[in-house]
Amino acid sequence: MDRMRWNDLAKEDCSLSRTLAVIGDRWTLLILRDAFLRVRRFEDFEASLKIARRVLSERLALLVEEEILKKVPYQERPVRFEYRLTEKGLDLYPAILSLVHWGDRHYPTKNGPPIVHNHLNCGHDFRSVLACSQCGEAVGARDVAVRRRAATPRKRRIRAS
Amino acid sequence: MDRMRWNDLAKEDCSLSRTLAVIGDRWTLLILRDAFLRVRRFEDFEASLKIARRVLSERLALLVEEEILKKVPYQERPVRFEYRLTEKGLDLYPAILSLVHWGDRHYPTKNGPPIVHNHLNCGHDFRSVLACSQCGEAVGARDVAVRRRAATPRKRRIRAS
DNA sequence: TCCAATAAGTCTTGATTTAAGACTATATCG
DNA sequence: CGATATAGTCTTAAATCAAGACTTATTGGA
Repeated sequence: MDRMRWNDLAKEDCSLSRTLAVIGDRWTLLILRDAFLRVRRFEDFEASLKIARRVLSERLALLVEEEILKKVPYQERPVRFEYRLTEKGLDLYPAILSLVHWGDRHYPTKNGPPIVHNHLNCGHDFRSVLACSQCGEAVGARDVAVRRRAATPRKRRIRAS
Repeated sequence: MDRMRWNDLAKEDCSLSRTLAVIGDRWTLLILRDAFLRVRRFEDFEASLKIARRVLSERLALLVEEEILKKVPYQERPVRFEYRLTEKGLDLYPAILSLVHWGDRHYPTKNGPPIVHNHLNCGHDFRSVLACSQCGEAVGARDVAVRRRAATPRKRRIRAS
């Protein structure tokens, strides 16, 4: 049987597949977590994550190519770049925060969550809640019905009689 | 240098690390996507994902061990089980939906998103919005300040003089 | 001038993980 | 009995990753 290769995932007709084709490997979300915590330089990512340099280099290059991070020079002679989140990268915040809060809830540490998030607008520490863009109410898995849109047909199986 | 091994990740003092130690490999979120779409049996996961059977078997076992899925018998003689989301698994919905909507937005397909989500309570198709648990307002990456709580010290490096 | 340090990588080798597909186990159906 | 169905396990080869040495460019100090 023909299994899925990782590089085919980007061509799938599913938004999650295409998302995971970019950020779904074992390291990328941790790199982005650090980026949200203002880690910006190659060696700082390496020290923070204890990731192999070759892998870090490759992942950062992909994130730049996908415009999730951008390289910004922070000195001349020699030119050195740091990696910063783009708007597209910042848009991943809800997904990452949801994963963090799921971990806070289901794999708690003795002393409570190691990082607390404070909402600047209202001043309170908060957890993330998934809300409906139309009515603003909280949404759980059971409150949602899924509708598949007619996909362009891809393969047709003809059954011999 | 001592790199991070994947199995050490669960011991890290970071909720995202502990989360990714369980669901952060290349396949698990796709398995869970299928579970949310009501795929339940081994062979259906295999056909849907085109994943190698050995890997599927191993991932399902881990998800059951972590109580994200549970095995429920659906027939006797021979006993056959199907895999269903637990409450803990259902709690992953916000994170997965956020990833899906990020993909919808940044990797759109020609004909619009392949799956539309309808909020049963209000009746509208919707996108997910990250909201603050305290004030209910939408939250973006720039609206949040992070506070690190004092971590219990784990290693002490003694520098010879 | 020469040597060490800094930053950001690349390259090589051996270990780990994954893909492909054959094989196993159990029970029903014809 | 033999074929089919479901849910796996096992083996081998391919792909990916970890560890750490090596490279390049420049600055600063002895």
